[in-house]
Amino acid sequence: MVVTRFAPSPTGYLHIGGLRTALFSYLWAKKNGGNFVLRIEDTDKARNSQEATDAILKAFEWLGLEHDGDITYQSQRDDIYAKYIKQLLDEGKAYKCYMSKEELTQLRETQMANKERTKYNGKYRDFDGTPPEGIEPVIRIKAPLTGAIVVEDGVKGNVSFQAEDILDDFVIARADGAPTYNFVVAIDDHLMGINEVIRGDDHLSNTPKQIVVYNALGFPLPTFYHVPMIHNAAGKKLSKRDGATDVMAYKEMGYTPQALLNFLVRLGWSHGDQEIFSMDEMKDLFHPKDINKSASIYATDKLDWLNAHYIKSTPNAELVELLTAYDLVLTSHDKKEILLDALKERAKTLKDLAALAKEILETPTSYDAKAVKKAFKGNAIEVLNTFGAKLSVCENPHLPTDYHTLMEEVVNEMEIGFGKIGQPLRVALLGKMSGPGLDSVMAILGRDETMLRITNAITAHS
RNA sequence: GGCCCCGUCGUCUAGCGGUUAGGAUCCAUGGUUUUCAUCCAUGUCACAGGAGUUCAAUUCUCCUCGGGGUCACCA
Repeated sequence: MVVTRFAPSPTGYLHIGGLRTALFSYLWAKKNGGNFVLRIEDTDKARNSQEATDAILKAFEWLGLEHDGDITYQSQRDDIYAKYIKQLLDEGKAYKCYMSKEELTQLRETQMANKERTKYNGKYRDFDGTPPEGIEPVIRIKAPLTGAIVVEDGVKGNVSFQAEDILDDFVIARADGAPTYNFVVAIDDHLMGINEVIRGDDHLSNTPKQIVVYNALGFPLPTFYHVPMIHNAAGKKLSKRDGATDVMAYKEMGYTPQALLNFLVRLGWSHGDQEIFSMDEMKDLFHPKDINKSASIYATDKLDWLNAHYIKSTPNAELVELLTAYDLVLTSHDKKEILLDALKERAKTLKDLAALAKEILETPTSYDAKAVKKAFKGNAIEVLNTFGAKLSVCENPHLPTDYHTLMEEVVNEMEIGFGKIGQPLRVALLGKMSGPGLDSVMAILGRDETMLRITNAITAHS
């Protein structure tokens, strides 16, 4: 059984990069009929907050990424970590280090001055004398001093590190007893049954340390997949300073979960030439072997295109639901089908769609000057009058075709082109030169509102 | 700086020794549309550089250059 995880530290909102690794983990678990579990890494009490945890959970809920089982909170597992620390101490695989912070700093400065790599010198590794007074020791793990540590990575291949290059006896428990990250990650992943670890490749260089812990504790290694970073336009790691990286901001901007997920799954992963993936297709087709090795730049052109695509293919009933989040309530509007059919092809976002609908539904209070100049020349007023007269005596116009017939009659009787009626009518109804088909607009508005707008325009421009 | 990773159109990517280097997006043009948008068609644009290996390299190897990540009693 494949078990994957997402393990955020609750220091802020869920961001785009985190979401993508979470999505990959989720898909890989689901493809294999396995579990996707959540662990909140809230050991840094100074920086963590409940609000951040809630925000992350809320984002997952919006996107429909459900985790399996209970959420694990590292802050509640101190006794577990303590047990393993004691075990390593007892087995002689870890030891107490009494080096003071000052001495450690001194050591580093000397090493830097000599252009050496900064690392702990192993002073207390085999210490059996009397410990110095007044110093709370940290616990360090005995790391191998030489030899290669190979990370067998499902994305990057075998990555080999030399112990002497990167390892020292790193701290697994601080002076106050609190365990450190690389230690607890290994324990939690093992205890939670996680056997496939998908995470950002900024963790690749941490992995040898975690392997040291796995080995010391006798835990089997999971399979690692280190996915490349997402960079900003400047080519740097995407950070909170890069603007819209809060996942929930995409909801506010009017993106659909489907579009965002589809966009993200194609960032660093592909399946041939396919661009559009339903959630079912993602679950079916995703495989970490198809994750590419190089970082990608976060550019949202394609997200807009995908969002427009999904809006176009979303059933109107569903759109009505979604649009309530953008202050547009169409539930009782009898022409909502016509309205949404006319508008969903022209909106990049749900927010756009709501705005577009409001524009049509609200009687124009001003007219675009350029449009007026272009449309209201020649006999435009006369054309509008003629159309208005026909409309006022028309029996119960209802569908776009009813209005279209009326327009055709005017065009034929006055022997004019369609543009001669279309342009002034458009400006009268919408206040500008662009918009959906006029027959649809009039059907949406109904006869009374249409008449009102025509009359208003004639008054304003004759 | 040490260690590690990466390098195909502006962007996301396909390619897994032999291709006119493909798709998508963006941009441009044309068509459709009374308008705008959609949609359709067409077009512009890429293998970082240099050595090898090979009959043949975008593809394999090495070097250079470039970019990124990481080096805590943060996670």
